Amino acid sequence: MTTVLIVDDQPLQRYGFHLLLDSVPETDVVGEAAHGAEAVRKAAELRPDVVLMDVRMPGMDGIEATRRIVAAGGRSRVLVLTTFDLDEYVHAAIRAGASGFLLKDARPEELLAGIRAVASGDAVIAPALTRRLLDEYAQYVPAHRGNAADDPRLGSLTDREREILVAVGKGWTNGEIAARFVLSESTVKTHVGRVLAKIGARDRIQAVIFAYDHGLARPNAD
Amino acid sequence: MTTVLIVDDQPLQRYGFHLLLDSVPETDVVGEAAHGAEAVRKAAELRPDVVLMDVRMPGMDGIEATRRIVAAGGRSRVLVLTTFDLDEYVHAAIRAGASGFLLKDARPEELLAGIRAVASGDAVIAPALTRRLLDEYAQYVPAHRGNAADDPRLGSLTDREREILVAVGKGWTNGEIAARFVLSESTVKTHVGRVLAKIGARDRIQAVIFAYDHGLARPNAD
DNA sequence: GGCCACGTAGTACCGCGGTACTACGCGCCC
DNA sequence: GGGCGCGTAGTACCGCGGTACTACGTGGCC
Repeated sequence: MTTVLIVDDQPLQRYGFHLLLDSVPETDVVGEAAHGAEAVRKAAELRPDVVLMDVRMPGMDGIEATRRIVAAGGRSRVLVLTTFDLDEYVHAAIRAGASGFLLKDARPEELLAGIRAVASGDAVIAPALTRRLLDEYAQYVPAHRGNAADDPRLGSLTDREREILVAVGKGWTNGEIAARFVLSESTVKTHVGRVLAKIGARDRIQAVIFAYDHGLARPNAD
Repeated sequence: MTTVLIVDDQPLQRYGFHLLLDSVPETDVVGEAAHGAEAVRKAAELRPDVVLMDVRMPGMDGIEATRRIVAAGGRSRVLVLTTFDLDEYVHAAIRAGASGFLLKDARPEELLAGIRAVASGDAVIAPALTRRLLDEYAQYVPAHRGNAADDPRLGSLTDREREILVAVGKGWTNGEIAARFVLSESTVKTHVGRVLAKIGARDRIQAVIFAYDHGLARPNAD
């Protein structure tokens, strides 16, 4: 039996979902919420297996509510529903930790299959959105990422050297690194020099590129 | 009516799929292939809506076959099937341009739904794989990517300056850029200087970071 | 015609970055 | 005890990178 919390600001919409979920034996609607804050509170209180979350709501929206429910660390999984397949929603929801993203015009069996999948720890994405997601994914995720992460050159670095490499990847000068790590600039130079030699980089610029390619530097991390 | 090409090295497996697809009116199996090369040839010849592709095959594997079929530019969409949910397969398939990825132990209706979705231009991922895909996606895709791509600083660059920035992002020295673009080093310096001023970077290192954050530089592009 | 944006090119100067080499203290292991 | 890896630090040197400024040809727009 899968317990479900329905979150939507429109009573009629909640009613529809409630009816649908009651029509099958495997799901049990344990509560409803009309906005984000109530959703967070009820999720903590009722500890449902799945939270059926609308994105657009007055006050705290579904994304923020998702973030908080996921951050709370309970076992509740969030399945986000929306009318529009706006990319921002999808991205934001994924980053917020949602386990799924479906369109409200999904067929009932799709919704039920989604709830089933989410409840069992899997994730679902509406086919119409998956297309774009895959395209972006292919763009962003480096080829042979696994190999890159396991690059033997990475393992040859000492902990300190890896720290230095990350700092270099942030674009810091030797002087800045020295200041932040409370070191002399000479020491930083020594470390940087060793890092360059180990990873086979000509200069710190290629070290920055190496850091990005190997996941040591993350966009917007600074 | 959706035309399907079945690709699998095991005759029994092909037979099973064939039976399943024949049991519903909406799909029409137009051909079978036992290995990658045959799949590529038959895809070009039969121009099916959907290619049901097994990953593990002797000779040319499903990934390579997928790459070629997609590269051929026809309207055929490839739905990859596998027994094991190995990450490498999923990544490789996505990069190869597959429109979907399902496990062979999927229930028949899931497979049919997948074929339907793929045929209509959407994409599907087995729920069991989607979970991991989303986790990685959230990690790799920068927040507010849309905003970053629309950075006004990017628009202020001239075409030439953007080319230079990309070259800088590859880690090339001014001398190398001059050589590859057939320019004097002075000119390159002038361009780089203007780029730095426009994007607000202190030095070329921060320009490299800027390039990565804004999608101008791609991992493993060089 | 004149202005402006752009791409091209040069000179001069300075400083950060990178290399080479040396050095020392600490903790660990044979 | 002696070696060794690691982190720390220094000196000396050189060159690439970045800045400032000037300059000129071309194409487009008023």
